[in-house]
Amino acid sequence: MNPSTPEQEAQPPSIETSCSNCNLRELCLPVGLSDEEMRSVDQLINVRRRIRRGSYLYRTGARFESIYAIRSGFFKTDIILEDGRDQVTGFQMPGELLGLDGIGSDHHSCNAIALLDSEVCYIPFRSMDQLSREIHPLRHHLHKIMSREIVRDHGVMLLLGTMRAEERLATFLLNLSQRFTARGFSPAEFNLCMTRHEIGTYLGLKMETVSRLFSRFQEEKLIAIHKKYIHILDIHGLKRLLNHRNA
Amino acid sequence: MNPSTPEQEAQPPSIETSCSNCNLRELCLPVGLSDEEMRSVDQLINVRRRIRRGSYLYRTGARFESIYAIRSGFFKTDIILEDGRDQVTGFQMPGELLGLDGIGSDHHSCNAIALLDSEVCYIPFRSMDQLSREIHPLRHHLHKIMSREIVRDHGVMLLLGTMRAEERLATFLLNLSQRFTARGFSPAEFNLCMTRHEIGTYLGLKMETVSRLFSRFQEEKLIAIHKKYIHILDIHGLKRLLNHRNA
DNA sequence: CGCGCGTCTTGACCTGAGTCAACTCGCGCA
DNA sequence: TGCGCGAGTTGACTCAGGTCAAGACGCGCG
Repeated sequence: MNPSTPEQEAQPPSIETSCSNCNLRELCLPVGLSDEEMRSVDQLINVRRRIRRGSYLYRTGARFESIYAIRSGFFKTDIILEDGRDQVTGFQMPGELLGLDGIGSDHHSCNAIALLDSEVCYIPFRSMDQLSREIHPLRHHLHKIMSREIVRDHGVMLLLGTMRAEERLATFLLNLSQRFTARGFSPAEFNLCMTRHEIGTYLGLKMETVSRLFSRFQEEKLIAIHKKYIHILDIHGLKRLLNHRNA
Repeated sequence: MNPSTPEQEAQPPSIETSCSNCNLRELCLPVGLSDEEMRSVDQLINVRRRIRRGSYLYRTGARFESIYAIRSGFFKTDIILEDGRDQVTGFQMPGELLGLDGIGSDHHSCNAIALLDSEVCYIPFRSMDQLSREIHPLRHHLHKIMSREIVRDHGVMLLLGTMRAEERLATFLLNLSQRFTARGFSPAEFNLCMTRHEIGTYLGLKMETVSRLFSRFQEEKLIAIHKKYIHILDIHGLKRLLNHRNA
């Protein structure tokens, strides 16, 4: 998990790719494309790489050239201040895109780090932009994805700005559950592939607080947790922790 | 400032518009367009409206049709939870765009409220999307604006997730100062057109904390503040409040 | 000209989450 | 087989910022 030495950066084995028969195509970039359009996109995306757990997909300051579609695995993005404080800005799952932060300044503004051994498809942004002139659904979908990222970020601001610790953690678990469900996994049982520290850094809490809350949720029979494996026992109980506070 | 009755919604007087001779053209959407391209954009944007202080430009849930360029005035965007808690997600100045949050779901996901009497240019999104097929710089600029919004939001997450109250407020003042400067106003003296409560709701602090901090900054000769009028006396002092904590 | 209301300020007190520290657990490695 | 180390847990204590309350200030209105 320790973010590896620079040499370990995203490298070699480029794997054959094809959106057409990728089982994530309904979640990922090519949503809503015709077969023909899909084939054009296939041609665009000709690099897929493995990223080893703990290594960087890109770093703050790196030149922006591609966006990346996660094919398998799990990532986090973070920003780090000179004085060492850092903020995890998101956790990303298969079918989600990484790298949109780079468009604005031609350089990436955060780090993207694999939390598991992962595979990503490289989508060269210039080519994709060109192609999106022709293919309206592609262009539109890109806009949607960026807009949703903005909306998601606003949700995180709400979380960080107004919620108590237990609400933050409950929100986090419910969000993961919902995203796993969308990918055909169990809504109730999954592996947290991030550390307590990383969860805390995302939620604006310290690791100790996250740990205490997991223990408390467990006592209250809301969850069962063993190391990184979590079982949500009472999803409604978790939801009840949200709105009902603070009224 | 009390967000007005619904009837007061954005309405009537549509004013003649033209990007070509708008003094914000270097900040706003048409950055980097040729004269001819600018003329095409002019045709696109044929509605400009006054929005009275306290009234809504759009509300959460409203159908998304346009994005909006602020011609004059000042706005805030916020999200409100059922239980009444709210988070201000941003303050927007002339030359900035509003409404990008609506693209993802075809409905707006936040409220946009004028903090001063304002004027906004309506940019119908469909037409703009069409036009952006032809005009590469326009398309590219839209992407940049959305990407920068994402990066900005990450910055706010960092603020909310890791900074102490005094750092948050200092960051906020420095950010305003920098944006006023970019618009040709004084970097050191300006009017805060939002209430202490709104500042707090943006920074994840209570009004009382904001008020106390203003008083303290004043005692420490970092700023002079009278009601909403603020004079930054020691910009380096404010900057020193940032990195140097927490090391 | 004075009333009322919303915004702001300030003080006293409280508390949720942070800090610090000790300890456990489990994994990788020699 | 046992050592070392990072991740996680838990307890005792602290404190930044929230809460509550009183009062000041200033503006619009009758």
